[in-house]
Amino acid sequence: MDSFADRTKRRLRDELLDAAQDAIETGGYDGLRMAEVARRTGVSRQTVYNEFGGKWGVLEAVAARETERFLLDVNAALAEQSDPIDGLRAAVERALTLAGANPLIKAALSQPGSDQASQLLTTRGQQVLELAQLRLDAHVREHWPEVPAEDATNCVDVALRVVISHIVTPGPPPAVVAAQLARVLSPFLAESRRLHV
Amino acid sequence: MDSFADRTKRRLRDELLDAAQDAIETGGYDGLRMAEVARRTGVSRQTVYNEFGGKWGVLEAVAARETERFLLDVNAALAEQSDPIDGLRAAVERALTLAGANPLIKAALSQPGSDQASQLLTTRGQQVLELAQLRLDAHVREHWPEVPAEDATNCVDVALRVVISHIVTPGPPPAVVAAQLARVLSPFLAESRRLHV
DNA sequence: ACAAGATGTCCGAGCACTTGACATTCGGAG
DNA sequence: CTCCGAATGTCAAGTGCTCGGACATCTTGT
Repeated sequence: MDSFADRTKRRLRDELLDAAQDAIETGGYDGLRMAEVARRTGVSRQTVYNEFGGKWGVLEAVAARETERFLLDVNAALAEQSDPIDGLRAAVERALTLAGANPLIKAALSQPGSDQASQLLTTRGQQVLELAQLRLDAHVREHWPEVPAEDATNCVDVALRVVISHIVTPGPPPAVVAAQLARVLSPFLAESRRLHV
Repeated sequence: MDSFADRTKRRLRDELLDAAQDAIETGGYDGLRMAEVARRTGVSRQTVYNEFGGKWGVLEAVAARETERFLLDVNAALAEQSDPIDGLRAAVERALTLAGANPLIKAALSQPGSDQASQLLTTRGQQVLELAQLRLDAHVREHWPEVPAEDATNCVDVALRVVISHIVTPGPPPAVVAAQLARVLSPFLAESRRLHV
């Protein structure tokens, strides 16, 4: 099930991604060289192609891994709160803080070759949106089951889009945005809750 | 130079040794099963044979690695002291403490199949003796260059044999033995030093 | 227009692990 | 005592992955 070969394969992939991510954070998508990734990992260029198919595949994989980590972290912040409104605020603040400090996001947003990187960001954004949607939805329905599914979904959807907007176009500090968003959305949730006891 | 393949090879060897060492510490040399080592590492039995040649090779390798670690640790204790006598005491104490807490040594000394394990211990002991000899010698000559090489070597030799004896046949606490040894040997070194200014 | 550098593709050789089979040895049960 | 099971050790064929090199293509700067 988990042979040494399996672990080695995962490790190879991980180290390749480390090298690639480092390159991207330094020079953006254009600064990413397949040969460089191979050299840094101590592997032949062909191996990189075998693993990811091509340069685009590398970017995809790097983004996927980083997304995973990002969501894991945000979920942790969310799970610490029992009140959905507090959870919303905490998750939003954490997400914006992380995004602001993330070199990969920084590189993706500031690079000139954004015609491709930004495209990735949007597709990635879709996945993030879907995954986060599910997670947040579950959280709301767990603690406030009386809120209709549709209302919860809508509220979460709005919050997510605002957050993504703030990531793409940085504005006030994370805590401020989080508080604002919580203040704006809480009445909606509270009323929906009150109407469906 | 340090390709991914190289690292993987080292890791394989290391994980095999981990599994083998664990087995030995549990059931001694007889309790060590080649098939078990292979299974625990997630590798075929043949691979274990390819790596170590046979069961004896596994034991050899486990002992060699543990010896390496042992000496590294003792050397660290030695290096912390500038005065050779203090260094001697510190190294002796550390060695005895480590030996007393080492499951591998415990297994080697207490197992019934000592007809083979003890043989390993003695050959290993030779190597330890030689390596430690060099290291200690260098330490003495670095801080007390006026002591003749022969005197330093003799002193170190005596200390090492006493230490090994105390490992094989546990006696007083490490600190006591270390202090005793230091007290016994320090006059010899001091006089030798005084005579060769 | 040309040269340089990078991506992407193909293929043959080589290496290490796997799999399965078999001989051999040892210790315990009948 | 003999037989059987378990473990060590050995061998050969099969397999997967990587390597190294060659080549076509595309972009970029000169």
